[in-house]
Amino acid sequence: MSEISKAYEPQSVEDKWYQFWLDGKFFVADAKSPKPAYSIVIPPPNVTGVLTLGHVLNNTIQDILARKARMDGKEVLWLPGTDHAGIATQTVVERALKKSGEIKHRDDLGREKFLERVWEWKEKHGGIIIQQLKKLGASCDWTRERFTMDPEYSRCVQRVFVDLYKKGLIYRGKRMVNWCPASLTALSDEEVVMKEQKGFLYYFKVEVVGSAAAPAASADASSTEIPKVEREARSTAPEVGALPEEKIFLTIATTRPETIPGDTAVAVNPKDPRYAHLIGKHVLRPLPVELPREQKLIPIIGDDHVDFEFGTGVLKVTPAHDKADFEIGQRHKLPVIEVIAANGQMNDAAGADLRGLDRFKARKVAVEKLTELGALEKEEPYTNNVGYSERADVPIEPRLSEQWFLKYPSVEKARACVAQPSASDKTVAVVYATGNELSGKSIRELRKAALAYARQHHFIGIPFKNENSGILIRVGRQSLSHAFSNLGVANIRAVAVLPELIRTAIWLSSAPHEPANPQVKQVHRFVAALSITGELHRVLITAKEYWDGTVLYDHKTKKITFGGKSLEAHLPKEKLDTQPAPNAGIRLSELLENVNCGDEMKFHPDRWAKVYDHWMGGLQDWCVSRQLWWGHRIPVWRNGLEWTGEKRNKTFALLKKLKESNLDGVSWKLPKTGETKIIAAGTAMKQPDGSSKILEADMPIELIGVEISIAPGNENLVAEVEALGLTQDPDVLDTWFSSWLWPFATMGWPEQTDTLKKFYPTTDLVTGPDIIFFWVARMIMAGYEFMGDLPFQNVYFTGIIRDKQGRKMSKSLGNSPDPLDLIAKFGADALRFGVMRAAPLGQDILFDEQNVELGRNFCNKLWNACRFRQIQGGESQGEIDPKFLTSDDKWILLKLDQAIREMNSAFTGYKFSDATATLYRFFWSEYCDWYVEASKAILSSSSRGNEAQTEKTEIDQSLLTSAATNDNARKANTLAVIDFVLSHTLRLFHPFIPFISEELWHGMGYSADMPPNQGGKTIMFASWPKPFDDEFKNFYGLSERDEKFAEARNELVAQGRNLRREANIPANKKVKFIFKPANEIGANDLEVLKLLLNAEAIEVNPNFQPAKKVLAVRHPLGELFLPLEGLIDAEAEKARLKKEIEKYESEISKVEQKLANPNFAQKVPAQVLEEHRQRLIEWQNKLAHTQAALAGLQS
RNA sequence: GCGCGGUUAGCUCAGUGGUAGAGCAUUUGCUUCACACGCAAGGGGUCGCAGGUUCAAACCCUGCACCGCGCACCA
Repeated sequence: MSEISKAYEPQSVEDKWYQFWLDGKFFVADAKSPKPAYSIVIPPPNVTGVLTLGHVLNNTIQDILARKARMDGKEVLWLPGTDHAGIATQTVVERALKKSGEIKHRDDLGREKFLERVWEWKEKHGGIIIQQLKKLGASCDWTRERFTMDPEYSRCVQRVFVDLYKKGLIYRGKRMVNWCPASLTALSDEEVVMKEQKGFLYYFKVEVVGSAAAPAASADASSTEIPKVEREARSTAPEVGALPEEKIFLTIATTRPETIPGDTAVAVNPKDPRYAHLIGKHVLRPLPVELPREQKLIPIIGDDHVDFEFGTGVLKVTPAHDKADFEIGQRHKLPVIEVIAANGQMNDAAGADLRGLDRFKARKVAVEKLTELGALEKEEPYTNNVGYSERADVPIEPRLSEQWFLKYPSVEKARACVAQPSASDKTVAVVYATGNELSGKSIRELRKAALAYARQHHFIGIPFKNENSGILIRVGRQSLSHAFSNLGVANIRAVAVLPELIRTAIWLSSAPHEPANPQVKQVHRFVAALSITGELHRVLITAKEYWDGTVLYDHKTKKITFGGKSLEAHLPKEKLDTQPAPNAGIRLSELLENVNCGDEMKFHPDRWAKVYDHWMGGLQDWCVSRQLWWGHRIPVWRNGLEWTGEKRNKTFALLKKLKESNLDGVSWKLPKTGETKIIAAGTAMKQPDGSSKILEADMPIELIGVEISIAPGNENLVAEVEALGLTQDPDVLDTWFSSWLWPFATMGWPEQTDTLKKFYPTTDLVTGPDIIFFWVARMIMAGYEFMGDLPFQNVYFTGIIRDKQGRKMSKSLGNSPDPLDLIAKFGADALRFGVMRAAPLGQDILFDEQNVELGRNFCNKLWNACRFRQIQGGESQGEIDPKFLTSDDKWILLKLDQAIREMNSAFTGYKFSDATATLYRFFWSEYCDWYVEASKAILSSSSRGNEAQTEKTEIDQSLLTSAATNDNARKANTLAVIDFVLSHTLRLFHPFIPFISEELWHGMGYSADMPPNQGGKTIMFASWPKPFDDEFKNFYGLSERDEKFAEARNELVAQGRNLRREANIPANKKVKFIFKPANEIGANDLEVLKLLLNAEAIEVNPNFQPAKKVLAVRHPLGELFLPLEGLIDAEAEKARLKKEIEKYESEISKVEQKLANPNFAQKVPAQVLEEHRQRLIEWQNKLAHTQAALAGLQS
C-alpha cells in the first residue's frame, strides 16, 4: 500500500485492478491446459437488460466459484454472453419507436427495416449489462463472449431445428395455443402466469327447445317431462324451471359473456340427474341478437368434463376461445366460431353489438344486451385465476392457430439423471458385526467362510425386504460372487449380516439401467451402515430389477472416518466395539458425504429435483413458434399451393433429383399426408449445378433446410429458392429454443472443439428457480440429445431477491435499487459481501441496503487491520519461530485452521452465507478483537521499552514462567504471525471480495513472496489455503491446551471488563487490579491482561486477602480483584450478583436433575456424562464465588 | 385439491438430540496511539400450538394453526 488512507476507498481501487486482470488475460481459459477443468456458463442476461440485484446475486456466486476454482489450481472457463430475448427486446424497441413518434405500429417500418432498428438498438444498449458485470468484478472469459444471434449460434439453432424435424419431433399443427393479444404471438405454457382476478360470474338463462329441425314440436313433446324435472329441479336446482308459457329455461353461469356468440353447444354432465334428459335437445343462444332463430340453435350435449357442483352445472361451450371447450368441441364434432380477433377485439361473427370492441369492453356490452333481453338472472362477484402473458402482462387468449410444436427429446434420460432428494436426512441404523461371524486368515478363506455362512443361513435365492422402500431384494449366487470380486475384508464380512443390511438400507434412487439392458427394468440403489470391529463402513447396495424379480447385484463397503463430533454423538467408540445402543444410527448425509450415488447431476438445494421430476413427468409439446420478427426465423420454405395428383408426380421427380444431389440437411414434406422423408447429407450443394432448375414455382413443397440459409458459399440459395415462389415461414423460434443449446452452442458445437472436449459438461450452473422449466430442464434434454451427455454436474438455485417487506423487486414498486448506485456508494466488494452474507442456500433474500453497508464496514475493517500491520513497519519476516509463540499466537493459528476448514466445508455444500459468516467471525471477532489487541502487548512494549520495564517491576518475578529475552525478536515473530494470518486470510477472502483482497495482497507485499504463477502476479492464482496438518501443528506446538488457555484468559478479561463496568469506571480511566493466580502465568499473558483490561497495573499477589470494598471474579486461572476507590452502586451490584446466583442455581438444578435420573447415567454416552459432571462443578464453583462476592459486598 | 418451503431476540436469519446463537436495532461508557464504517460492557427468547419417541427435543415422529411459493382445476 503506497498510500495509507484511514478509510478504504473502493472507487480508486476497483477499476485499476479489473483492468489489470484483463490486461494480464487472467480470465482467459486455455482449452489445452493440462490443469483439471472447471467451467460455468453464465445464464445469459437479456441483451438490452440492465443489471438487477438478481444478477448481482447470481453472478457473484458464479464469480466466487470461478475464483475459488482458480485458486484450487483448476483451468477455469466462465463463459459469458447475452440472450436476444425475443419478445422482451422487440417490445422494448417497438415501444421506444412509438414513443418517439416514429411509428404507430411495427408494420409501418416493415420487417426488414424494423429488424435493422432492433440491431441498432442492440449495438447501442447491448453492452451495458456486460459493462455492469465487469463493475461487479465478474471474472468471465470475455474473449469468448457469445450472443444467441451470433451467426455461428444461429447455425446451431437451425441445425437443431432440422435435426429434430428429421427425427419427427417437430411438427406443425393447428391447436389451441396461448395467444398474447398485446404482442400478437403465441406463447408456451411456461410463459403464462396465473393471476387471481376479481370479476363476476354472470348467470343467464337460455330457452330450451326440442331440436333444431322442429323446435316448436319438440318443445311440446318435451313438455310431458317437464313437471318431473321441475319438481326435482325446484328443490335442488332452481335454475331449471318452467315459465307459465311452458317454456323451459336453463341457467348458465359464465365469466365470459362476450364469448356467447362463439358458443356452439351447451354441455351438462350426463350423470347429472337434473339435466341428463335434456341431452340432445337444443337451446337458443341469446347472442348475437340479430341472427335468425335457426342460427341461434345450439345443441345440449353431455360431457364428463362438466362439474355439476360448479355454477349451475351447465357449461357453455366456446371451442374457439377456451382450451377445455375446444377439446369438448373435438369430442362432439362441434363447429368452431371465432369471435375474438388476434388483437383482442371482437370480430364480425360476434355480431353488430360487439363487433370492433375490445374483449373487456365487449364483456360489459354483452351483459347489457343480456339484461335488455331479460336473460340475465344475476351476477355475483367471483375471483378466478386468469392466465396472463408474463411479458406483456395482459390476459392471454386461448386461440386456435397453426404453430410449430416440439415433442421433447431425451426425456427419459434427462428425467433420470437428476439426483432426487434422498428420503430426507434420515438416520441410518447401524448394523453391527463383531467380526467373529466369519473368520479366515486370508481373503480366500474369508470368501469360503462367507459362502458357507450364506448357504448355512439360507441366504441364497431368498428375497429380503427392504423396510424403507418395500422392495424385495434377492441374494443370488451371482450377487455373492460380485461381492467377493470387490475384495476387501469388510466387504466380504458384510455377507454375514446381509439380511440385516438389506433390511435397514436407505433407498437412494431408482433409475433405468445404463447402458440400457432390455432385460433390466430398473436399477435401485441403497446405502446401509455397517460397523465391524469398531470401524464404521458405508455399504452401497445396487439391485438390478429384472422384469421378473429383483436380485441383489452388488454391494461395496468403504470405511468412514469422522473427525468431528458426529461420530461421537451417534456412535461412541466404546459402543462400536460391543453391543449397539438402541437407536444408534448415523445421518444419511454424513454417510453419503462425497459419494456420487450413481446419479450424475445434483441440484442444490435438492428439493428442486422433485419439482423438476414432477414437471418432466407431465410434459406437453412445446409450442416453439412465435409471431415475432426478432429471433431465429424458422428455416422452412414453402409455396403453400394445394397438393394435386399432377403436382404429386412432378414433386416426386423433383425429390428424386434432390436426393441425387445430396442436399445436406434438407428434408421435404408432403403437406397432405404429413409424411416426412429425409434427403441424405452430402456436399453436392456446394456445386449447385443447375439444381435450381429442379425447383419450379408451382410445386407444393415444404423445404426444411439448415444448409440452405447458412452454409458458407450458399448464400444465393435462399434467393434461388425464393425466386421459385417458395417463401420462408414468417415466424421465429421461441427464445428458449436458442437458450436451451447454450452450454454447448457457445463452445463451438457441432464441431468437436478443444473447448468442448475440455469444458463440457460444465461443472456448475447457477440460476434462479424461476427458470427451472424454461431453461434448466430444456438444457438437460438438449444436452443429452445433441451431446449425448448432461450439460452440467451441479445446479445451484439461488433464492429470489425481495425487498425488506418480502415483495418481489419491481420497477413499478420502485423497490429495486440500482446495483451500480450501490457499487458507487459502497463499493463492489461491499455489495458482493453484503448480498452473500444475506443469501442462505435455498431461501429468498430480503434485501436491505444495510447489508451492503455492513459489507462496506467489513472491507474497511480489513483495510484498517492491514493498515495496522503496515504501521508496525518492518518487512515481512517470513518464518515464524516456534520458540517465541505466545498463547495468543497459537490460539489465532488454530482459529485460522478452523476457519479454513469451515470455509472448505461451506464450499462443499455451496453454503456461501456460511462462508461469509465464518470470514466475518474469524477476522473481526477473533483476529481483530482479540488477537490484534493482545499482540499490542508485544508490539508496543518494544517501542516503549522504558515504560515496559517499569511496569514489569511490579510483577512478581517468581511467577514468570518464561521471561522475555529479546523484545525485538518477539516483535518480529509477532509480525511474522500477523503476516502469516493476513496472507492466508486475504486468500480466503479473495473469491468474495476480489478487489480489496488484490489491492492488499500487493500493498502488503505478499505477492512478492510468491512464485509468479502462484500469487506473485495476482492473488487470483495464489493457492487456496489448506488446513494445517499434524506435522505443522507439532512443529509450532499448537495444541488444544494452548487454545483452551487463551480462551480462558480472554474469558478472564471479559469478566474483568465487566467489573469495571459494574464499578462505573469510565472506559478511558486506568485502574489497578489485583490478581491472585491459581497457577503460574506467563509474563506476556499478564501484560495482555493488563492491556486488555486497560489497567494502570496488575498487582500479582498470591496471598491477597480481599478487604471489604473490593469487586472480585473467580476464575480457573485465578482471582481478579478490583479495589474500589470511588463510589459504586452497591445495590445495583448486589442485584446483579443475585440475578447471577439465580441463573447458576437454575442451571445447577437442571444438571442435577439429569444426573439424578438413574437412566441417564446408565444410557448416556460416557463423554456426555462427563460433560455434565464437569458442567455441574463449574456452575457450582461459580455459584460459590458469586455468593462469596455478594457476602463481601454485604458485610 | 396436490406438493414444497417457512414459523427461533424488535428486524433479518444461523442452529441435524446434550449449557439457545450471529448481524442489525437498542441501552450504557469511551475522540484507548488500525478502524466512530470504531472499541467495550449489557439488556432482550415458553424456539408457532398440541401430542408422541427419548435418559435428554428448537432439532426426530404425528396432528393442527398461520405465512409464502409452485402445480393442477376453475364455466
